[in-house]
Amino acid sequence: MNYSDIAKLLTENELKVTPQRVAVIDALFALKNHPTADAVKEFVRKNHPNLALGTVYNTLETFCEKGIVRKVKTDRDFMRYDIITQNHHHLYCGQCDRIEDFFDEELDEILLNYFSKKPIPGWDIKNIKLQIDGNYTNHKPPKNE
Amino acid sequence: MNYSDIAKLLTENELKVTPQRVAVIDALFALKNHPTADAVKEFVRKNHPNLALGTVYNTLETFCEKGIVRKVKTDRDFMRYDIITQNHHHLYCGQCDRIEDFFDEELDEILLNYFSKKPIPGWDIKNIKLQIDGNYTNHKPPKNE
DNA sequence: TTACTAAATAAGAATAATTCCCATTTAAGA
DNA sequence: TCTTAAATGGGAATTATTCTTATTTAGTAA
Repeated sequence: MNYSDIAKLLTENELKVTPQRVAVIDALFALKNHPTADAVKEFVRKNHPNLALGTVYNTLETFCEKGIVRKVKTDRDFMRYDIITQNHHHLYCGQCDRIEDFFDEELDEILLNYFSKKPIPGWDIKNIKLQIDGNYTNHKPPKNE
Repeated sequence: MNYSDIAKLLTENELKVTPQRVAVIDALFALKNHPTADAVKEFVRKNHPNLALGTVYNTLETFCEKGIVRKVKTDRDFMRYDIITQNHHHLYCGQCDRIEDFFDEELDEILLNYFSKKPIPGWDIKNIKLQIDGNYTNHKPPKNE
């Protein structure tokens, strides 16, 4: 995502285009594995050494309110953040802190179908996400690239 | 769950049967809506006023390690705890702090089937839970009971 | 370009959930 | 009953996150 795309995204959401916000969006796209606020701060400070940690939190919170970013629940310690692209599920590794996105439209279809036929009494369902717990088995030896 | 059931559960998991642990198990069964550590402390102190908050945390952590209890993290504030009975999913209300259990064996069957036919490369799947976000619409007026 | 203003940010203090430490107590087995 | 490793109480320490306030800035209109 280039600068003008980011600026557009912010403007569409009635947010001022500040260097800090652009930097946070950049970080969210660059950092895989659903970064913590602290990881975003580290990334962002490479180019903006004075960017305050409080600003990172503020910015992420604002983005969540606007629906640009989603908070990711883990059963570990901190909050982690996920820039929203399309509906997707999460794979959680039980042995390391990896959280991977999982896209599967066929599965989404099945779930949508299932719950439209069998609604849950007393609940108005907005969104269904899978939390898939397992172990990441694909650790490859490092290559020179 | 009566005392001897709880004692059995603890012994089976190689844990000493202490009044504090029994009280925490009692609290987890009594409190609905996936209590926080603080809610457990409050409940437990009715009968054990000196029970330390640190002990509540220790006990819950120990139970999690043994698989007696599961941590439930929301995108809000604290860690919450869920005593494990059988496989189930969670309904999260977007408007209040309600987290409800959701049991559906037919759905579990469908998911099991789906992923056995279509495994995820690089991942060894242990468990699939649904995170169902929506709004609880069933708030009833209080009755005298 | 300049001036204006509401919004955003920097810096650091404050808050509070959770963890840690250690002296004392206790459950369970011999 | 005795012994000992494990558990607990009490409170201090840690630290992710929020809050506060003075300063700066993006966007707008003249």
